Amino acid sequence: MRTPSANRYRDRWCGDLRSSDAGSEVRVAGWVHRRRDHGGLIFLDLRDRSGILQLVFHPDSAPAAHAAAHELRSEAVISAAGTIVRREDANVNPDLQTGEIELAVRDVEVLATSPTPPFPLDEDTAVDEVLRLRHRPLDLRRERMRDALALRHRVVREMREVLERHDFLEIETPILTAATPEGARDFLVPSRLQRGSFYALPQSPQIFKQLLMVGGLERYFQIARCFRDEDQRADRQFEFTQLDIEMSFVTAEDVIAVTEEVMSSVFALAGFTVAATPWPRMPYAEALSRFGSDRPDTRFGLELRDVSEIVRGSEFKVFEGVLAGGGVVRAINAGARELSRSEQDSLNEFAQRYGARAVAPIAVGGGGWQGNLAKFFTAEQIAAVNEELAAADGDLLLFVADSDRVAAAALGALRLELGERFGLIDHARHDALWVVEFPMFEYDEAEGRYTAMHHPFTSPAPAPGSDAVDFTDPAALLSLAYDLVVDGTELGGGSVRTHDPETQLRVLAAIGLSEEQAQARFGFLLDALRYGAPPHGGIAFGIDRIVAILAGRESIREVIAFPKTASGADPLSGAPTPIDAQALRELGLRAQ
RNA sequence: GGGGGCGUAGCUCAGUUGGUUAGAGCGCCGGCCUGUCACGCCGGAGGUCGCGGGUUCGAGUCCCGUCGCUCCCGCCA
Repeated sequence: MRTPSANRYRDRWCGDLRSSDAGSEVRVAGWVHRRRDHGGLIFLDLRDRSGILQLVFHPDSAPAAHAAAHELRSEAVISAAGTIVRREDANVNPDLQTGEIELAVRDVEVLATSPTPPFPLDEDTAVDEVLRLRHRPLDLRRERMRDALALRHRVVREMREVLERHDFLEIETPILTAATPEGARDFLVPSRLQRGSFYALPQSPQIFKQLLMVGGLERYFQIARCFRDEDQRADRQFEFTQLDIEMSFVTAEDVIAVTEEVMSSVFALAGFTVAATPWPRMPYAEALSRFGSDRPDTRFGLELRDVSEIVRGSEFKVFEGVLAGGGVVRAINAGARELSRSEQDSLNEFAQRYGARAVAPIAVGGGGWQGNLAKFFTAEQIAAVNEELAAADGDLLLFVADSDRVAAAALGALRLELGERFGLIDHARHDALWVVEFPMFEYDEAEGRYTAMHHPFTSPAPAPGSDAVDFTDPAALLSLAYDLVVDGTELGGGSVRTHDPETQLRVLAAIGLSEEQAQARFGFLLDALRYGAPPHGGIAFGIDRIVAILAGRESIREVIAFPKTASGADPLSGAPTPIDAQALRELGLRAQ
């Protein structure tokens, strides 16, 4: 850290002092980290944001300061002045950056006292998270939170610097905006001046950044707060921050190239070793068939195989029933494993969470299959499955027969579970890849219509060998979308957008909106597109997730200064809180 | 909306088939201690076993309900 400008409280940072400062008079300030009172000498570890410095209080040379230090307790706030002295060789503490020196205190001023903190701040022990959040100001003093927030700052700064080199403008978009009918549930804000009407907090600045492109700003980015009123998870908060980017006169290749530069710089600053760019691309269909996921963790094997056609016609009624119903049979080779009865049961339970009926385990032995399922299959089928799965004697094969979607989801999740359980994941290795060629639409059974898989402003992919988009079979249409996946986590996603108003109307029609409805909901975008919209595209990265993965944290709450609990409460502020009747009346609202 | 896990001292946890006065480590308080750095030694305080109800001679332990936290499914364009 840069040396602070001297004032009555301090002229140096604790953690910056070194043996080269020996002999100099300094004043430092901070919190009492730990105190070691020998009755005579008192040692006190003083902590500020930069680190820790040992203070020594001598009863003979500074009796007043020594007496004051005797009364000091953890987390008291003090300012101390004295001389930096080099420690004798035997007293050097190699575990401390400042361990070669100490401050011989001449004068100490107690600026604030503290009761005993509700949890230890001087060591990295597990503490109940609600307690930490209720006392977040104290929790932030702990090294793990300070490190996380400092890393977050450096990540965001790096993003800004790289984008600066590519002529991006940082532009703010509204927080109070219009509700969007597609996508996640909106957070709503009642309008006082127009009773009965509401603003919505943005799920993303998507439409506004496209309007900036129509507005000729060419290259935009924003560190954008986004809001989605959906159930929270370890990697999802109501409000989250994304690096939002949009570029004009570009193809997907341009967006990918510039964001590979941004992200590889960010990884480098955190010492997070990823293969050199360009990063590999994997079509969505391949990700699903090989890994059972649209965000594949490619750091280990256990890949999925579709054995539907091999086992079709077997005597095994379960498989036959599923295949007759248009389903599939997928399998993974778990390698040379033996599962106990209870382990098998736990795999079943695990797969059932994803809607699968069961997992069928088959042990390979003597060139064939062991167990009571073997008799249902011909020798040719067994040999072909073994070949497809590269199965050797002793291997354990796990089968899931279900609909295409369920079989992929269940076996994909099972693959991750087994990868973790068997220790197959090399945690020192990091894989970045782009998932591309997403379907444009997916069918929503509940709503009985197609919905946009990415969002409705994503450009559908032209038919092969043509510039035109073929809308005849929405289910077969691909889009110009791309997701960046690192170690099985989706860090960001984007697309080339539709800049032609006619195509945009056809996309909106495909998801069930008449021209009138489209105009009513997205008219301001459609209107803008009519006045000369450049081809454009962009991407958004989840900054919370990026920092969490770089810091090795399991939850994004660990890299957010003031997060909410999974139930949406803020133990610190008490939010959400009831609102009194007067305030509701003013907004034209009634309490339930 | 659904499923799993957790809730015992300030913190992190243990607590046997239901059985006497609920324990440990750390922290805290007091005393001693002039080279410690997770200081040490001696002594001490500290409990609505999340909350409510039930079963039982007897409940931290069993049952029902409830609250909170957490992970996951659904959901998250």
